[in-house]
Amino acid sequence: MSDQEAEVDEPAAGAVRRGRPRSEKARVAILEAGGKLLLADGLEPVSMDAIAERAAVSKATIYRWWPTKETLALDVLFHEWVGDELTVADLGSLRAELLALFMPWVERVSARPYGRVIGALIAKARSDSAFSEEYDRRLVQPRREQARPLFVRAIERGEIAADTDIDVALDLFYGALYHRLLQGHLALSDEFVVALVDMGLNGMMSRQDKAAA
Amino acid sequence: MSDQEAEVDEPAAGAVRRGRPRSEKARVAILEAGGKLLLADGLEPVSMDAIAERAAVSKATIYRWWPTKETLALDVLFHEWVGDELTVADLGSLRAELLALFMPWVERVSARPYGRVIGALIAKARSDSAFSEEYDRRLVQPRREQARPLFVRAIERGEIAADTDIDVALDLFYGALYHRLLQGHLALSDEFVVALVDMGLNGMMSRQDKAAA
Amino acid sequence: MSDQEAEVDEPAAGAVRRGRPRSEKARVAILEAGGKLLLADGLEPVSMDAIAERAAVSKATIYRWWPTKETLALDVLFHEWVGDELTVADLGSLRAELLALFMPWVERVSARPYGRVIGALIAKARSDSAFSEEYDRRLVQPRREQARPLFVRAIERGEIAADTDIDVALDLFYGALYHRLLQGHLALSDEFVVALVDMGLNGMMSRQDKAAA
Amino acid sequence: MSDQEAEVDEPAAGAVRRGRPRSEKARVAILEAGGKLLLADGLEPVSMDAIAERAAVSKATIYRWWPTKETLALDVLFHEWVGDELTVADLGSLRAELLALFMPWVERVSARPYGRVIGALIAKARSDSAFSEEYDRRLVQPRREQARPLFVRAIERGEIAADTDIDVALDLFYGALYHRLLQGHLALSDEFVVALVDMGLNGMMSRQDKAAA
DNA sequence: GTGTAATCGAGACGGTACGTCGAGTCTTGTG
DNA sequence: CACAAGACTCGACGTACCGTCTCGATTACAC
Repeated sequence: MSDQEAEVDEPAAGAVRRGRPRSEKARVAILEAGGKLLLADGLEPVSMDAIAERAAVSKATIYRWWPTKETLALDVLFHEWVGDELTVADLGSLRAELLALFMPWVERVSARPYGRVIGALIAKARSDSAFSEEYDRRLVQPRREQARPLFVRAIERGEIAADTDIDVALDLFYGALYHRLLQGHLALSDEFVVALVDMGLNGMMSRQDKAAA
Repeated sequence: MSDQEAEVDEPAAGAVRRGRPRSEKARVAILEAGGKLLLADGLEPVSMDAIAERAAVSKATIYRWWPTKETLALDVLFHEWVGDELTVADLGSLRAELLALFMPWVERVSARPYGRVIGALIAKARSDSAFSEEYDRRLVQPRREQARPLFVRAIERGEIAADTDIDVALDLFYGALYHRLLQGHLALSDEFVVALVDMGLNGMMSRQDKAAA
Repeated sequence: MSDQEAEVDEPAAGAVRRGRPRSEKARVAILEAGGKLLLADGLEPVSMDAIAERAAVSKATIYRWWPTKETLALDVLFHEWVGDELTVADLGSLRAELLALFMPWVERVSARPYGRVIGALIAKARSDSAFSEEYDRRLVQPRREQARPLFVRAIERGEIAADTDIDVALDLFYGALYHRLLQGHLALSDEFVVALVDMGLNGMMSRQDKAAA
Repeated sequence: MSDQEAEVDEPAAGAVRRGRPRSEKARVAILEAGGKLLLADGLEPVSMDAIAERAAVSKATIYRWWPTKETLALDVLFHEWVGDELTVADLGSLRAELLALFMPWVERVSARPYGRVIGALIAKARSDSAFSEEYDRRLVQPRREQARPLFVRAIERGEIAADTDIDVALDLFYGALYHRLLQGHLALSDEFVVALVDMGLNGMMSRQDKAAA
């Protein structure tokens, strides 16, 4: 994401910009009002009217730039998370790097009720394939591509097998993290992250069993 | 689930039931109309009016027995899955038992777009704590309690360490499965289940690395 | 109008009335709120939301029974004018009867700003032929049919020629009255009514001129 | 109307006109687009955006010169009727002159659905006193002042009584004409004009009755 | 020619009302 | 009592139009 705030399609740079330009003030006000309200109450309970009112903006202005509340929520998450998408430095071991990747994410995601919004986005994605594509492109894939290099480096180091299926590994870790985030049955704590990473890396089988296998 | 269809609170057995008894025909018609529509379109796009009309039932009759659309959806899933909640027999190895547990689940869950409905229920659960409790009790915990004995047996067999954190193990496996079910970024195939179980049991670390550790 | 309040189509009397009956309270509240607001501000400046709020009624309830604001206004006028549509007794002369017909009408119509609403209805009627038909049937024709017998009696008495074109006569009188009501260029006073009736009956030509003609 | 197209306030002739002058092309395009659309659909259904688009003109340009849609409509009618406001020559009899005045007016006004626009203007005038004043000054009074000399001449000729209330006479004739134009209950035909003029001039009372009176 | 000033097209903006839809409740008559 | 029918309240939806505004680009007259 070189241009993190490029949330909406820009026309070709060479084109002559005619008419009144888009109000940057309104754009930011909408994203911030959206962030405030969506995280406070969740996606479904928040109305576009409420966002418009809090942003001191016309409802039409929101709809001009975001076709649905879900699309807006996607951009709100981006607006909230600007600068988060950093790469993880080479720390010498996969374990250290995974912890360095997951710990801040857990911190971030637990700080405010993001699970509520992400859950709603997932629900929407399941019944709107166009939105599903956008959700995948903007939220899912960036996270996966951010983590993938760690496994590539681990293979190069010889830490993990060269034929490791990285997609399965990603689902194993992110699946568990999202599971606790979304289902809420158990806490998404730092201890859980450590236990998860260790179990994922070492497996749960006793040493001797594996040797026997 | 000994009494799988006990979806709604029954009055005490001793109480005298007065007046016209509940129409079993209506109950089934609602659950089947709900199943048809919810799986076809998802939870949010389907209206109670539509379900009532298709079930040839008054809307008030639905609300008499189910307080919200989500509660109804929960029962619809149960109605669809009657008999699914079997216990897994002792097959001699944790790997075999996990596959015996997950494979039919994947089959079932992939057959029709359940992810769509489950996603919506999760979203609802995140912003309605009463519903969250019910969702957890009826969908999440049964699944976990069904799987837990497998790990207990594996500990008894000495396959896995006695201090294995079973909750983490459950999240590792179910998390990954739900991840693919809900995010839809990659297929929830049989091959994935096998790869996931093997990676979870054995870990992704190379043998020699672990020995060195 | 035997049943003056039969503003909306009733189903056949023999049909079985099923479901919750229409709320008479809501019906009257809407008509009275409408009357209050429409006469205070005119048709166009009053919003359906405002009427709904003042009547303490849902907007949907209004739209269930009246497709447009204009249709509602039509009924509001009827509700206001219940009992107005009396027949004029035989007073022995056309002049007396016309004055007996027009004077109360002028009184009524000048008491509150009906011209404002009627003007809006006319405008609507000109660009909506379905509404035009209803406007004609409910407001225009009743007024004309109420006045027509006066001219028939006058012919029988020999006061006016047997071949008098009653429609032209009606337009002559009502046209002038509506003209002042709608254009507002001069007052719609009692004096005007008297002058108009006399001029319409006697003509403006001098006696001798007519004899010469 | 010596300066028929002086639709908008001109600055004092002596003032220095600086800056880009008003585009005559735009002015005419707006009036013609307005005429086309307003007569086709009526005032209320036509949006300023639509007029601007059809005139290939910016909406701001319209609002720079006409404060409201109604004011524009007023000018559109003038633009359509340039040259209509001629005086009626002395034809020797009031009857002949009235026919010479009304016949072309009926022709003109029936040719296209002007009633639709005029009705809307009247409605607007009833609830906006500033506009009412302008409507009266520009549409109502010119018509009346055009007709008034006919009656003055008729008095001089001795055709009608010297104390004839010309305003009542004007309302009698124009009222009836506008009535048919606006209510649309009966045709505004040439025959109607003749019948109306004759009835207005001679009255509807039989000769002998009047002699008896 | 070079300001200066008002115009223009384009189009985004805040605001208000629209007419519709769905959730969930309530009120009848019937079984 | 349960139920079908269907009217009801409430609140949000997404759209349309109004009248205003901010741009950059023109087009005249004054210097």
